[in-house]
Amino acid sequence: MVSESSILTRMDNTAKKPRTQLDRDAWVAGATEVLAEEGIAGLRVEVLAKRLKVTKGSFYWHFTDRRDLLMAVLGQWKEGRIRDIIKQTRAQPGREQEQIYHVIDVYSASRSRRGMMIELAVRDWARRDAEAAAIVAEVDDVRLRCARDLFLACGVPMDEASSRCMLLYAYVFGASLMIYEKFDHDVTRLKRDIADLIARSCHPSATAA
Amino acid sequence: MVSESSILTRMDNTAKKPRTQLDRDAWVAGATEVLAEEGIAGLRVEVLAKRLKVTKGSFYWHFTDRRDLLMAVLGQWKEGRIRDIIKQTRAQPGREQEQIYHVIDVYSASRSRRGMMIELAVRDWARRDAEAAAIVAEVDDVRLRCARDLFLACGVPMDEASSRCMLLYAYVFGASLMIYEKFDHDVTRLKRDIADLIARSCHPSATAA
DNA sequence: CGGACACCATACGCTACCGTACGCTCCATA
DNA sequence: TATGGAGCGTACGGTAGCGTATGGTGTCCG
Repeated sequence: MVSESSILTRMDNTAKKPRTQLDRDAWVAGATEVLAEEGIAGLRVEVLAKRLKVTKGSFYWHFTDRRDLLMAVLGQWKEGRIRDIIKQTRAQPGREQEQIYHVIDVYSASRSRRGMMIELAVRDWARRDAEAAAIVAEVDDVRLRCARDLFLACGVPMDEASSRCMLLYAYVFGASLMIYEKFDHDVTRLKRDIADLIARSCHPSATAA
Repeated sequence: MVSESSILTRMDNTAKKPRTQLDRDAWVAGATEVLAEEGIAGLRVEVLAKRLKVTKGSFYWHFTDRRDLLMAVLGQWKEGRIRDIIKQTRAQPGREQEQIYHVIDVYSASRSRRGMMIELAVRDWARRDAEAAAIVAEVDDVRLRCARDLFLACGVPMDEASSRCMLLYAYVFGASLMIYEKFDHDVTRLKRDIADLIARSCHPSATAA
């Protein structure tokens, strides 16, 4: 959708880089960082410029306005998410159940905290912005279909596969919104049991563990 | 110049009400409304004052600063939530399973959209504010314990009850973050099936339907 | 009937931020 | 070496919002 307009200059510069010049992608990367930390409301061009050690004179060279940056962030987020979904849900035949557990684990892991912060920031953004909502809708659709295919490959019937994959994603997003350390001290067991509830079908034909 | 007419209307007002003066609670109520619509970042005192048809001179009479209002909003939200939790999870003996379904339904229903908007706004707020996070932690703890009691009353063992009630709340919050209309057109069936996955224990001793 | 006080309006200074205009400095190429 | 443009700095006007100071108005009460 958005064509790379700075390929030429990048090719010229990558030969030798005497100066650290910012291109569009650098701004988008920095913006994504701020988005993760401060949310969409804290994503201001002057703040971002200060973080990148430049002034906004640079910003308005690469972007028409603030919204232009936001849309670029959204676009890059979408591409990255979809790439990741395809990768995460591609299982070796016969190991689909294993892969479902892996997906749950990836989203629940604290190592992907940054990714989840971006995810939540984007979704909060989407609650009041139509374009962000459209992007989230696309990502959700791809995610749900890919995850459903995993359940289907496990032998789960169609309707139940839909329910379980929906439950899966709603759980991982919702869990990252909750503060439950006080409730159960054995978080490891808790997470494992919940993963079982989501992934382990009660159908005898699909019990593969 | 305005003496006579204003006196009349004044007396007319004092007859029914002690005049339409704003107190702290009115500000908090209005703030909660704005919070639901615009999020914590959009909750500005001058915006709120305009909505309440007064100036911020009034605001700074009732509150020391913006944060004072925010904490009041937080406190009232907490009280209301806990009251609601106690009410929603109080089941007649033998109808606990039914009550679990009711809890899921209440959070999934579109009629409580306003409440969910506040819920999400508060949780997004809590991601970057320690005091908000503390309040959310309290509410989550009460919610989880009350819901767990329901599962326990259904005959579900302790660990599984913890898992299921955690799954319940994570699901309802996460589901309200997702945009899945495109994925499954029969949302009613989808929600019902997911509720079954959460509430219907696989333990034969607890199947009460 | 005249203070005292609760409640609100008005006006102000301050900061953060957006977007624009314009000038400066590299660097490639003719 | 000259030159033109890419990339960025500087300066400016404008708006929104916070918090303060202070004045005005209604109401209660002695």
